[in-house]
Amino acid sequence: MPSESPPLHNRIAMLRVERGISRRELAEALGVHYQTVGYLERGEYSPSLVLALQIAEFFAVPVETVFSRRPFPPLGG
Amino acid sequence: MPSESPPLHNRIAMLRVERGISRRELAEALGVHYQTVGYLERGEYSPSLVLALQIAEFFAVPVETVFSRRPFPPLGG
DNA sequence: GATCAATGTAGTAGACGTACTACATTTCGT
DNA sequence: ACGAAATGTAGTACGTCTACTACATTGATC
Repeated sequence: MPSESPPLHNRIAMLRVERGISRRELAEALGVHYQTVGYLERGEYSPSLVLALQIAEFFAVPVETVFSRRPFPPLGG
Repeated sequence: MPSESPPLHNRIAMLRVERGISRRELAEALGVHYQTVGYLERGEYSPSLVLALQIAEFFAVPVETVFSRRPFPPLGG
């Protein structure tokens, strides 16, 4: 199992569901394996910077909107 | 030698020199080996996302200001 | 309740990122 | 010209990222 180094938080699942697409569809759009998206969403490991840039670009948001070293505040603040 | 996958461009050297600090100093501030900074500046490989976030945070700029999959336009445009 | 899509789990394998050591080269102050 | 600091090059080692295959689980639909 992929271990836990510095924990990284992300909003991939949120953004993806917001767009109404499946993991497989996102994976295809990104050109990665669909399991890779699963691993990322579950936070089992951090993506490479290149993949992170692709993801942010796909969702048309800054990298910091998708990934953060600090936990994201809940939407219902 | 680290190979060349999808080429990634960065402005680490620029930002660092702008701050007037050495690679060793930057490396210490980031908590990485000073050779790692050298590799990154020369574009020999891309940093992990976590390191990229640290670097952007250190320079107080968005990740996209430091790293890009497209070449940065020359300052003297 | 059988089926299908979406997601989770498990395991192998290869490429990449980082640490680290050592030495060469360049640059700069004096 | 000398020494010191900064940078570049070379090589090893190890952990993480990603691909991929296969199977289990869940949820919806018929």
